Amino acid sequence: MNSKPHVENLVEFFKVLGEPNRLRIVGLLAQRAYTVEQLSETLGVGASTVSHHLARLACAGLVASRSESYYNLYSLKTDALSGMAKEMLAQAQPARPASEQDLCDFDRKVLATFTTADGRIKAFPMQERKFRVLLRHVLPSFSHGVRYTEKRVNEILSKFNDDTARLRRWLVDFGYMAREGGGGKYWRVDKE
Amino acid sequence: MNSKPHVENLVEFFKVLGEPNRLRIVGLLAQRAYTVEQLSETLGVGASTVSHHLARLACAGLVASRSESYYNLYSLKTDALSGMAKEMLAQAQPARPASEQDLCDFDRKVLATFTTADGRIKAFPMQERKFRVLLRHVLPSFSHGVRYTEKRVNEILSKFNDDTARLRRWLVDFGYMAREGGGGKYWRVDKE
DNA sequence: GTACTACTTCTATAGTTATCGAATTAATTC
DNA sequence: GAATTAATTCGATAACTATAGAAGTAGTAC
Repeated sequence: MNSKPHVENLVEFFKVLGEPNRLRIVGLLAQRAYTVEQLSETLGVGASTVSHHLARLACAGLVASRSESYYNLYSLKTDALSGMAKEMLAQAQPARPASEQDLCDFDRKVLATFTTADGRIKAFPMQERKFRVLLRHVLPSFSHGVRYTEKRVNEILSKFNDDTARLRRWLVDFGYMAREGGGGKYWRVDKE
Repeated sequence: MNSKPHVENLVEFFKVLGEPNRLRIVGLLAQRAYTVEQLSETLGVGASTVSHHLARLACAGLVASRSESYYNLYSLKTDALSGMAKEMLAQAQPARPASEQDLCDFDRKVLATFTTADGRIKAFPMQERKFRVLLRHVLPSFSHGVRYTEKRVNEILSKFNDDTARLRRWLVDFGYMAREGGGGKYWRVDKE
């Protein structure tokens, strides 16, 4: 269930496809099976080079070969390709869904009630527990270790609600952000 | 509508992601925005190196940056990622659909009538025009420039119909494959 | 068996690139 | 204005890799 072990495989996957001739090979094999010689001629590179590329593609699980007369016919393993693509898609929209998955039912329900589909805050609940859900909802828009001007804070908060002044004030009052006395700079408080 | 212009972009896309630190950067940015220094510290590489990686990622349209106080905050362009993944998925199952798209309505109808869902031939139509549709249906299973033994031809044809002998004969009679007089070798006839 | 064919593995090389450290630029603070 | 800070660009180096050609392997034809 962890994403770590996949990383190396992913790197290899991208590296293998990040080479013009290999990508062209994949494109050709997507249509039909080819022999090494046919690929060599089509691409205009030596047979040994093609052989190397095919070895790397095979190592990444993207192609398979079968013996045919005395040719080796290479073909594409389309399921491996689409599997990788699906994995990419799964990790590609983490902005909202990723954090939304971590939410408990309570938080989800609060957000559903008090925010619109695009994430704007419709109203502020009275109960503190619900209120904090909304504050944590806007918090990810600020990065740890960055000092923001008040103007910039308001710009960011304006995406969520027009009453940026109150929102900003609450973030500080509830301990999610801190404020420098003199310069009026804000930063996110780390809660590890 | 051509797929050629995309190829270079695709290569660049894969090449950019086919590097461990860049992929890790993408993974980090998928969660929240980072400054160069934060990435540098997290990854354990120099700031200049991170800057280079970010430049390449930005060049490929995968990340965006905005100025924040005097930090540059980098964030992931998730739509670019998912867009690429979708494009991959679209091209990942070309085995049947790709050739099926090129079919005219007539061919599609013939295949729907005379083949099963998995591509096997249920029956042979009488009309030559329909008959040829079926022969062209099995033809892509043979590669240009490869000489097949009769045994191997039958093996391949058996995927489509049990009467491999007639099917093989017809392929030759209708000019889709040729046969060597002595050795009994078959090969696909090129019709460019 | 010998001759032939397609392919793979080995070796060397040229081109690419990830990395660091130094110098430079841009923006902020005082 | 000068000083400070973050980021970028520049220059050099080391590691990697795509490629071709030679040598070696395996299977086929006669």
